[in-house]
Amino acid sequence: MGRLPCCDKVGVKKGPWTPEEDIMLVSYVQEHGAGNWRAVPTITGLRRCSKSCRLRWTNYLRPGIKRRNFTDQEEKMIIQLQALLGNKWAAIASYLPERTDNDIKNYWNTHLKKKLKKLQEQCSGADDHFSVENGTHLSSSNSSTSRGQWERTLQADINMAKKALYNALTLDNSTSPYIKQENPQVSTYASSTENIARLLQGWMRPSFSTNNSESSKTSSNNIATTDSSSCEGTPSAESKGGMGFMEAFESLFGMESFESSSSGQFSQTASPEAEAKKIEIKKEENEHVPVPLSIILENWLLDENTLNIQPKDDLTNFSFDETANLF
DNA sequence: AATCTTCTCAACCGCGTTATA
DNA sequence: CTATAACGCGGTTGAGAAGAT
Repeated sequence: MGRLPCCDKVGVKKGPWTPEEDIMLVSYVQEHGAGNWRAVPTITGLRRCSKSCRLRWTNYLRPGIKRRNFTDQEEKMIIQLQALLGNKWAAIASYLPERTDNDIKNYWNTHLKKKLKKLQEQCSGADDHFSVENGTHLSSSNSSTSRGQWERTLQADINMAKKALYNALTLDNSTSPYIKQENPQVSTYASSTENIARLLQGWMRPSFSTNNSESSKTSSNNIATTDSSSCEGTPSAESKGGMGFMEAFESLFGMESFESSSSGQFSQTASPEAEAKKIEIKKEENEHVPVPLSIILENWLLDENTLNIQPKDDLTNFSFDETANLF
């Protein structure tokens, strides 16, 4: 009855992966595809738990993964998506195809949290409700930025959220104009062979282990730069805008109800059809199902009077018809 | 140069969900 | 239908690197 055990608990190796192990794992995926992880230790001879193999692949070896050096845009997206979705790192990662949930989580915990905290300190007043820990918003009531500036940054953030939403709701991301416009390289994942070549290249160097640290050094520098620049004087427009966006969001829907509805419906793994089914089932099962996120977002996106949202050039490109069956 | 502290991030752990016999 | 294992996710840890003293 049931399934067979995934791996022997005895003799399973733990800790950092060696280049040899990586090669074995990459070879396996090349040959059999990513999946059926329980078979990996048996087939490859790796003395690793299947879970560990999957993790190593998804977080490190998988082709197309961009490491460190988060761009301002990515950073901004993470902040917004975190505020929208909470600590749903996998869901957030689904909007950033080159990033892993683990990476985003780490980046949030090590950089963004601090960054936001600093911002909070700078902007905090007696009536400030912001909490980085809770992922809730920052009050902009005491913002020193002019209203016009605030609105411009807010506008930028709204557009970005729309793009994220568009990407999330579009069945075929490759057709998304946003992806093509902003991230032409996103859709072109490196092939597995390229990835292996990259790995091997890394191992050829005197010290493989320093490979990653080098890249992290670079990123640390970048991050440090970003940090300092955004924390000197007035907060950066993006950070400020992000917060403004969230405040506006909350003022529209109330964060609580929004979060409760979003958490259940932004599952990144399920197909739209499956999601639609789930929602239908939920509706039937529970009369107190919160207003669907989609509806909330739709109202938000389509209400041009709200938040001084300007013209609908973006909205005209955004067809809810395509995704209507989701809800 | 040595030691201590802080930071970073890969990897592990535990739990909920899903799949299967 | 039930029991069990795989899968996937989020939280946490700890080793090593970097920075401070």
